[in-house]
Amino acid sequence: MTREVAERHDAIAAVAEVFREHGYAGSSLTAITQQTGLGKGSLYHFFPNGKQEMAEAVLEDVSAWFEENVFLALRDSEAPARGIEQMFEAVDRYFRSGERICLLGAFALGDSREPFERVIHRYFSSWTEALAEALLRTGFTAPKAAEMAEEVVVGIQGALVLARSRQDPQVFTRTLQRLRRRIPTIQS
Amino acid sequence: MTREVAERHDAIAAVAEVFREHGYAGSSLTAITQQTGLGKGSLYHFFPNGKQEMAEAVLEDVSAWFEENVFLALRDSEAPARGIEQMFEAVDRYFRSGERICLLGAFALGDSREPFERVIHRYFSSWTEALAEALLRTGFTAPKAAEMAEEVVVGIQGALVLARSRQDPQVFTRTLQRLRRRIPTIQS
DNA sequence: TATATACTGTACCTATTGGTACACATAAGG
DNA sequence: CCTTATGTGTACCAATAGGTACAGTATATA
Repeated sequence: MTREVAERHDAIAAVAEVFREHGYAGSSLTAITQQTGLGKGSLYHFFPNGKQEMAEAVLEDVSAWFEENVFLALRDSEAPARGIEQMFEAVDRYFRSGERICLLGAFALGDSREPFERVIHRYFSSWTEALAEALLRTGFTAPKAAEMAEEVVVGIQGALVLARSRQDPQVFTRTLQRLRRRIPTIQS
Repeated sequence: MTREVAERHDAIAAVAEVFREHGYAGSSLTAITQQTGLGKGSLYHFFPNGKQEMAEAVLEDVSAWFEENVFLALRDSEAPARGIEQMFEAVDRYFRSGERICLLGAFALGDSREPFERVIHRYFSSWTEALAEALLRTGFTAPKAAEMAEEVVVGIQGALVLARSRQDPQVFTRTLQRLRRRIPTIQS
């Protein structure tokens, strides 16, 4: 791993926080510059296509994190129930028990989503499909598995909206618990 | 009803569509001007405090619509089950069966939400509380009613996120059906 | 019809926007 | 030590941002 890659990744993480706070259109280069500590020179060195490339990189990075830490476990054909349990744990960790929002969801609702439609679409499709597959393998019928998968992803996203709106992260943890309970095979 | 009020309300509705499409920061005055057909003169006549007042007016307008068409029916102590059924119908109509997003939810996740925190908070609190009250009156225990109310509002918001993300409005109608089924007293 | 009030178009302002150019620093490899 | 790569700070740019000023046009009411 060369030095460049490592630092570009640090830049991505820093820029992500700015987008999380201000949205895409709301994140001016000045804001990005100040909150990341990176000058324009560095920023345009890592992201030659400017702001849009920054956003693409950030969304790809989040997607990759979920691919690796969530979807992969769900696709593990050996232990579907354990994969689902791992998903709930990773999701709770990632969203800091409701204190963080989902950048993909925010971009989907927000300004100028067109350039990012594909990444957003893929993220939610992968998630729902991987979860449905896992549920299928735990013994649910295909339609029931698909319905439950959609219910879980919908619930997580909705809970993030409500947690932020009501400034009450507990909405998120409560919802996660409720969704967990709805899947009998993983009741602990 | 004087002419002024009527036209200001038309302006609000037109501006709302722009915010729905581009978000707050993403809606430039030029974009608002062009998409609404209103010149800066008119815009600043109706909203002397500029863009922020436009957004406040829009959010207040949406809130008022829900207050009148949704929360009011829920608070009707005569027929709680019918009030809940009316809520589902109004919600389905308002969000155009999943083709429209919730501006309050979008602003909650999006850029510069601070100035609008109060309206957003009130909207979701009113909704959840009115629904919980109605469920209580249909015979559920208080904790069960509160849980179900949260589940419904969370589900609606999450479904809007997913419907937009996957460009599939059916996610919304399916979710609405599923939530309806979960409330035994209104099963049709 | 006179007049006050509601509404609108245009010209203009300054600050900030995203983006570029480029000299410079830094460090590793030969 | 020289060269090549990667990384960075600064000055600069045209375009656009949100906002203001104000003269002008409708319109309602008396």
